Amino acid sequence: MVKAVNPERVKGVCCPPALPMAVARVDQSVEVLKALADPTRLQMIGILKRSAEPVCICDFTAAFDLSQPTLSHHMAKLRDAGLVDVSKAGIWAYYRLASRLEPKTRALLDVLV
Amino acid sequence: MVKAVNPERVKGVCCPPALPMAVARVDQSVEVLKALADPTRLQMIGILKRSAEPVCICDFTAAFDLSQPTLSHHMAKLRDAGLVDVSKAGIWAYYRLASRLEPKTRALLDVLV
DNA sequence: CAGACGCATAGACAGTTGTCAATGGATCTG
DNA sequence: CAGATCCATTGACAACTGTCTATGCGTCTG
Repeated sequence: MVKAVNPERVKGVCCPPALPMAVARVDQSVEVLKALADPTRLQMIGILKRSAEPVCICDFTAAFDLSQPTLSHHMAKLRDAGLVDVSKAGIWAYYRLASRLEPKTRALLDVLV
Repeated sequence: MVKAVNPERVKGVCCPPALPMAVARVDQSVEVLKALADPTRLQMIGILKRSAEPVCICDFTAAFDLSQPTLSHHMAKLRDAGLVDVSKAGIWAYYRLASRLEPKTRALLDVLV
């Protein structure tokens, strides 16, 4: 009886598929995905996406049960990934969603948050 | 002179924003994001998304310069995240993109790969 | 049955990550 | 100026991650 799935498959012979995406494109996507793959950071992005006004770190410390250095650390990761912009005013550092987001990145955020 | 940004801000008073997303929803998204936030796994998903036929592990070992256990390990992570289905036929394990993907997850993959 | 083949699991190990406490710099205000 | 406030950086530490080698299980075939 002939096998239903892939009858042409023989032992010892594999069918290496071509890599569908360029390495640089994958690495770029992975950098953004890593930045978003944390509950705190995803919530932070959600807050920034919904906020008309920029948000400062001290506001996040009041919202998340985490220390201020930890939240600064998370925000730095989002900044390194190009997801947020920062502007300092007085003693406060105001963060907002980056204005110049790649269309693909913006589409990602539209799906996620 | 009045400050341009947030003139109403006063020291010692923060404006804790409400968490915009439910914790369960965030955790679900983070699980998928973590699964995708690796170059090898993102390429794997890209291959599966573009392939009409299911792909077995031995094909991936021929495509990626990684050991077979490592690729099995990556595929297990994709499986645990609900992104791929597996069907065994003879000595081969065939993987394909999960047929019952959440609409949001499918939209994510449409943006990414 | 005995060997070959494909796959998954276990164990080990280096590298990364998330968290905190401590510290220092910058800015405002009395 | 002196203190207070906000923020970023540093160092430390446990937990997680990606990778490999070794091994075991199931299936096919001579």
